[in-house]
Amino acid sequence: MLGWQDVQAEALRRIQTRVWPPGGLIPNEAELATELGCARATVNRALRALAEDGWLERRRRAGTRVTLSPQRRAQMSVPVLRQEVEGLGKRYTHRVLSQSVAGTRLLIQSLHLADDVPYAVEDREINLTTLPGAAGADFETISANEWLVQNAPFDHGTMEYLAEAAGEFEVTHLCCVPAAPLMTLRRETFSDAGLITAVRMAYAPGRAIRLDI
Amino acid sequence: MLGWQDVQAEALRRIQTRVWPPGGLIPNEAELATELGCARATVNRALRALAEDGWLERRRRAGTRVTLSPQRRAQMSVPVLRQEVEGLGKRYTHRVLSQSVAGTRLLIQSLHLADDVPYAVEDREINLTTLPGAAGADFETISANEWLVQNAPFDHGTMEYLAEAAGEFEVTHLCCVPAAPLMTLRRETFSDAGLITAVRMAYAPGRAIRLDI
DNA sequence: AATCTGATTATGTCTATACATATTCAGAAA
DNA sequence: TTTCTGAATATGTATAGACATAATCAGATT
Repeated sequence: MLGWQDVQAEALRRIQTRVWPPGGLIPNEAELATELGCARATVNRALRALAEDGWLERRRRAGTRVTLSPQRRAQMSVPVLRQEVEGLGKRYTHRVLSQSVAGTRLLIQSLHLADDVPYAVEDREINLTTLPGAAGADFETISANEWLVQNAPFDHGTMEYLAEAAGEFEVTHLCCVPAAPLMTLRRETFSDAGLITAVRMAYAPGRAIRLDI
Repeated sequence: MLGWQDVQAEALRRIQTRVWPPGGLIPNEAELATELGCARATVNRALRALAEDGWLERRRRAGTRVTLSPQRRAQMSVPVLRQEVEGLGKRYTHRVLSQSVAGTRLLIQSLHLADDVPYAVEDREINLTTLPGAAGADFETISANEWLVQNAPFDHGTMEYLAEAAGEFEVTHLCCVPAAPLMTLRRETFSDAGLITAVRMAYAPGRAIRLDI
């Protein structure tokens, strides 16, 4: 019997071989169901999946058309440093460099190491209004990064990677040469109650961002 | 009437408020359907969506459990330079710096500009075995980047961003100071027939990678 | 104890049917 | 001509029912 994955594969074939040309309207669900010999719901499932992957654009009454320039999407998981380091087969440790409270903001600077070699330094701010529990946490035992992943489910956020020259702070803690090109990350995460945390992280030289498409 | 998005919202609420604790087993679809007063298919749709977003892990017979550390995924679209530049409200142009054929490989170096200011330089190799049509294309008129997006639907690929110091090639074409920290991108894309193209791109200083979570 | 086997169970999927909803389009009214 | 209105239509979604499939578990066999 024909499953929705078969229908999806067939549709993708027609898109890639231009039987259904870019920008063109494809037959409607009912017609495809008849042609392929399955129920409309099965066709719907397949076309919906292709639309989620950016191959098709669907609108009620207007029908389904092939995306003109299929903007493929790349995915990466939000980095959790321990997992990243251990994924490289190295031992993860971390040190708190400084910690202070300024009003409702908890400020922490910390260093992450892989096999005792500096891997990244972070400069973090935690909003104690949205996350009062953070005041009592021991960030020597568990890194702020991990504590937040476990204790602060978030709604949405932004990440921004930049190539920046190493400043005094990075030279000191990452043991790199002045002005070395470093990958840095600025991240803000929010819950419905507002900002949870903002962080600027600088990685040791050579760290890459890898994505699969 | 209760729609699958309502069910999804309610389930997400239970996850985030720890009514369903991390790592815990949640009620099965049939029970939830009865409790919430909808069909099992509706619950299935909702839970499947949450699993795709990484909140739940589902296995036949074993049931559905809350992901222990929800690895949120960030998405970015594969960069098409023209759209990126025009999205900034600037005029996109490009120049071919050099073009040559070595065996079955077509080599192209080109410069991308935003309002006539250098935006990125690329060093590209196109596999003429998998993509013979590339030999006859005029890459002065349409950039290799765009030509490939339109003519070479691909299956999968890898992207890797690095922070690197500007070398002679980048200094010359991007008009930056020697050793300036630059964001660079290496990308390879494949179809089922094999490698289509490999490219190394260096962006002018200050270019960021932004992702939403 | 170790292994095999069949029953059980939760999710995965397909089907037919029904109705909802957004959008388009043609024809009527201004 | 322009604007409005209602019919038509393709997708979106809900439902009950059925069977498929993978994983688990208990009990029987070795």
